[in-house]
Amino acid sequence: MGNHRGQRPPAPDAATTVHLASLLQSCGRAGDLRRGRRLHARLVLTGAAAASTFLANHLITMYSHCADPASARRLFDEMPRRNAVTWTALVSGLARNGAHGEALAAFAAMRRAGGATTQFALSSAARAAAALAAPLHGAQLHCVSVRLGFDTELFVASSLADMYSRCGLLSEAFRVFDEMPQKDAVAWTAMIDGYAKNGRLHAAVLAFLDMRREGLVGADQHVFCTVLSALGGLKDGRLGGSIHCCVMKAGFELEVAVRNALADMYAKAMDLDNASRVLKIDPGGWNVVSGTSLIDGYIETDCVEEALGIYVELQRKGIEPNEFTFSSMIKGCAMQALLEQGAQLHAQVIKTNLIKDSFVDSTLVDMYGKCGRINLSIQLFNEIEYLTDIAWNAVINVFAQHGHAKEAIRAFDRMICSGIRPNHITFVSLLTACSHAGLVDEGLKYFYSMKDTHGIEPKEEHYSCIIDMYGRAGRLDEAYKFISEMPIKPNAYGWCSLLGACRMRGNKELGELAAQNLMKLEPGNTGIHVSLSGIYASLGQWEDVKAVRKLMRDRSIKKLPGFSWVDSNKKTHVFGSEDWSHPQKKDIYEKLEELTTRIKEEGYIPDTSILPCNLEDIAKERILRYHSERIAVAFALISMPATKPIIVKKNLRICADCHTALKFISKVEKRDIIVRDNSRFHHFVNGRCSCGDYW
DNA sequence: ATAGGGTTAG
Repeated sequence: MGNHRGQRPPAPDAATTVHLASLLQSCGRAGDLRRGRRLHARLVLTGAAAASTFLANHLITMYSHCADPASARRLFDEMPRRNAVTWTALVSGLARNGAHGEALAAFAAMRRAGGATTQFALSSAARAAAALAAPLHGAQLHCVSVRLGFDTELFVASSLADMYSRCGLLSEAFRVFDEMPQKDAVAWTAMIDGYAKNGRLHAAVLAFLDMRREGLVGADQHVFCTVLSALGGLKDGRLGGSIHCCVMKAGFELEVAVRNALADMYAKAMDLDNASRVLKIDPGGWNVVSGTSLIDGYIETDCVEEALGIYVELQRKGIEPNEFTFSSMIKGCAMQALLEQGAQLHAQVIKTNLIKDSFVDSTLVDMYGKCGRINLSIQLFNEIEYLTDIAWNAVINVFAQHGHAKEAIRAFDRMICSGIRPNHITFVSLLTACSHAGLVDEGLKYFYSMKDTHGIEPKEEHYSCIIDMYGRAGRLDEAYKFISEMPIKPNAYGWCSLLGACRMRGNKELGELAAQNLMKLEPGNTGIHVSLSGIYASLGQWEDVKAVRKLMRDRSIKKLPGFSWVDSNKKTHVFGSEDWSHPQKKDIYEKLEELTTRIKEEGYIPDTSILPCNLEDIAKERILRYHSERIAVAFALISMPATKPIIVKKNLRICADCHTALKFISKVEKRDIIVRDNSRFHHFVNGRCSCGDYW
């Protein structure tokens, strides 16, 4: 060995050793690497580092705690004598600093070296296996623990339980947990969080209540954070409120993380009043995490103004927005199609150098797509350096929403080729793309490949995509056969798709079935009756139309009015059907008249058959002409520079007649018109629509 | 001397 040059220096006396060790410990606790390095140099000079394994072990630990695992490793390699603590300090230091693979390798080397395997090293190695989601490694560690009698030891067992639940093996986790003779708050947290992270939110809350019932262990801040997070997922503000009481009684209300978890729980339960109250307990309540939770809560409840208010407030308080804040804000712009604000946030993201965050850049891809700017969206996607599954999902979804199924499929193929594994969200987008373009065979192929090739069990949303696909293609019998043979019941989206398809095809029996099921799932859905009466109207069954109308009156159900939005001169203008409240109504009306005349010359014939009422055709034509999307387009044509594309957002599906009219308008006006309805995009260019009239 | 758990996003 190269270390045995000359005489071994004398080891320092016991008192000096203890003193030096405590100095090293304090460096580690403070994370003071500079002072730690100076001490190290002193120990090398005096020869103490080489002479005392005890002090060298302390040095390794100091470096690990100061986030310098490379120095720890170097020191380890140079040590002439290593004991079990030396090995343990190396393994845990690597795991602590995120070098999980190296930690597992070091653990294996420790075993090969033949010294004692400590419970400390075992729990560190289990932590590394958990971080790597490596259940096979983890199970081996479990075996070693059993052989050495450590498998029920507090630290080893709780890290093994955590490892199993992070690998999705909840029953294994529970078995380890159950066999612990005594459990502390850490063990309970691992278990509660294990349930929550595996989607068993109720079980997580029940585990918390079990812990309280047993009464042996008091909940600490970690326990409260975990259970509050689970309650947020359940959107249960009432139960959350009672946990809030427990938090106050236990005296954790002012802990930052607990308070963040409380604010987030209330925000997710859409109780924004209580969420903001948590922040106002004292001035320290405002931080980037709680602020972002509040912003996201407002975004999710469609209160963009309030979200923006919080965003401004954060900056006023000198709290810098982080990648979470930006992705929530950008998501809000995407939901409301606020292109200008979204682009401003994009600029901020570049300025703060958060553009490399995969959540943020994927949200930007989504935002540009949802604002109708597919080219910007794709351009941004192409500039992303490290493509993650999130980014791929975003771009596939953008293609799907815009009806570019072939591109969506090509992106999916590229995703697979680049070695990124698709997840269930990927398939929702891919199947949507196939559905929106009428690629039934491809869609079915991908649907069946989910389980066979990719090992992903299709969920209700995937089944609903297939129902939608058959429905849009007019293959209603196959849709019904598919529903009958499904292992689960269709969700509301599935029945809604079927109902819409039945309306397009005038299928009364299946339409009534879909309506009945949808009513059970969404009693407040106003579209059901409208669609049903549409089916009857298309069949000329006016008595049935009247009956539905009466039903709607009796249950005081109102038709959801159609609205269209268009941004012009940095202002959003909203139009309703036959809505003439706009200050420029006279000009808009004249433009609309002019357009109608010109497109009729081009061959436009109003399609009055789609209206569900028994009116004279002249009256029907008037209704069609004043649909909100047409008013919005007429307004955009007279108010926007000719170079800008017109982007109209709708809260309902675009009607067939407006679709035809807008094709003609795009031709006679030589303008690109983009309509985002409630399910997808239509790009009208020179008399054609990107959907190819299939939607 | 060396060890385990928590809060914000698609």
